[in-house]
Amino acid sequence: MSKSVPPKPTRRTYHHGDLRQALVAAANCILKDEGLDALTLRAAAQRAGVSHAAPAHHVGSLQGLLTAVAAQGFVHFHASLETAMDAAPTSPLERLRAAGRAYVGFAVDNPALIQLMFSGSRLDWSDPDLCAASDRAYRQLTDIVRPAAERLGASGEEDIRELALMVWSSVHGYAHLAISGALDRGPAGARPPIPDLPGLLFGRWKPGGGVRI
Amino acid sequence: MSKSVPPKPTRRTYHHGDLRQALVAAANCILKDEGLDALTLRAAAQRAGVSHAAPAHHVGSLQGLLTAVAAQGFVHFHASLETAMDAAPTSPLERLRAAGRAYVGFAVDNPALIQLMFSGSRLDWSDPDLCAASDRAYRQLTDIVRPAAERLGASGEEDIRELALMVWSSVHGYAHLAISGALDRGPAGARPPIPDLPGLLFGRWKPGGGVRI
DNA sequence: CGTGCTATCTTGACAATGTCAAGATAAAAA
DNA sequence: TTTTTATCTTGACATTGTCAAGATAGCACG
Repeated sequence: MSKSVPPKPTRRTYHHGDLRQALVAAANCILKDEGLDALTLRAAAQRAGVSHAAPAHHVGSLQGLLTAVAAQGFVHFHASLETAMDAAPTSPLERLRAAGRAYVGFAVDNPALIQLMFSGSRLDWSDPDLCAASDRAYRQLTDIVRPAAERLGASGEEDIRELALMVWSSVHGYAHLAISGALDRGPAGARPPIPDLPGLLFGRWKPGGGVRI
Repeated sequence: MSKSVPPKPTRRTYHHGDLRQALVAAANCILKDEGLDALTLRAAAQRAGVSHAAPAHHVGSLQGLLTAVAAQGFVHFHASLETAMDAAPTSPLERLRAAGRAYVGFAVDNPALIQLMFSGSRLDWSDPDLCAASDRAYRQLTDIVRPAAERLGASGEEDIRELALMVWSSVHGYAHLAISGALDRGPAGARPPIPDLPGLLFGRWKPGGGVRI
């Protein structure tokens, strides 16, 4: 995924070439190394090897940088789920389970990035890139759930949407709880190995067996 | 709940009396009115009617103020779920459903506060008040799920913990998605009336009826 | 090849914020 | 009444986002 090696802060020419992408890469390094609070415009500029005011011409404001980072995050997120599903068996439920695991895995591997992507107020949702990337990820969710839902006997678009929302809420909620550290502080013993939780949804409670709810 | 009337910024005596509580109250007003990003030490001090450096003696740092606010938030959160359950029928599943609705309702009513309570890095988790308040809320979760789980035939502490985690993830995930605005941007039509979603978990998929999963 | 033009980058500045130090003030203690 | 302590204020400094003005390099055009 997003590699953690800092981009070389030296440059030969006065013009950078592709400072915008360099800033996004630097921002990803900061997110990985120091967390979301440490991601400032000046820090990203320094890692990219430019002056503190250079980013303005390429990302506008801090919100612009965060938006660009989040947009790329949604692209990587989408790709991560896609490859996980490709490596899974073709059964709709197995693919759904693989996607859920990838969802949580991505969040645990990139906590600050996921935090940013779902931070609500920090991003500029009028940005076309961000909207396109997130729309694609959201559509992917429905596409993953649909075959599994039909296999489960859910008929009608309303049922599928409802089930997709339930799956999304469960997986996203677990990912968010894991990231926030709530599971480490929760009721004693309520801490299964983190990347395996989606098995909770589709393991013991799989259709036809286990507890019905 | 946390009332939104600003505390009177005037005071007769030089000493404030209970500046710490006044700061927490002011912070809650700011959270409600302007969101988490607007909650600064200086803004809270101004709303409390004191100088910008006065909070240091009572909450230490910004992290101290956020921690105090979050601790009180967990207390209110706990109380909110408790009263909702008291007003519900005595059936374990009905109480669970009422608690889920209250969970999402609290989050939708206090988005910035919930965001802070589950923000992970911004709080000082060595603070005894915060730990006590959150522990009580987490224990409440298990206590709510246990009777419902036993009614569903879940036997053994392991099953109960697993089911509690599933319920928690679902409800928390939906609340977080709703707060972050993701549902407004999600797949078209996937937006049920917000405070009613927990009915998704316990409505169509209630034991003995609807889709089994 | 020379001359402007424009995008790009730098420097400098300002307001807001968290934090610290020093002093002023009030309440309590002696 | 005097001293001590807790509380609050004032002032300062570093950091950050943002803007304005100027410097620089790449490019079009003659």
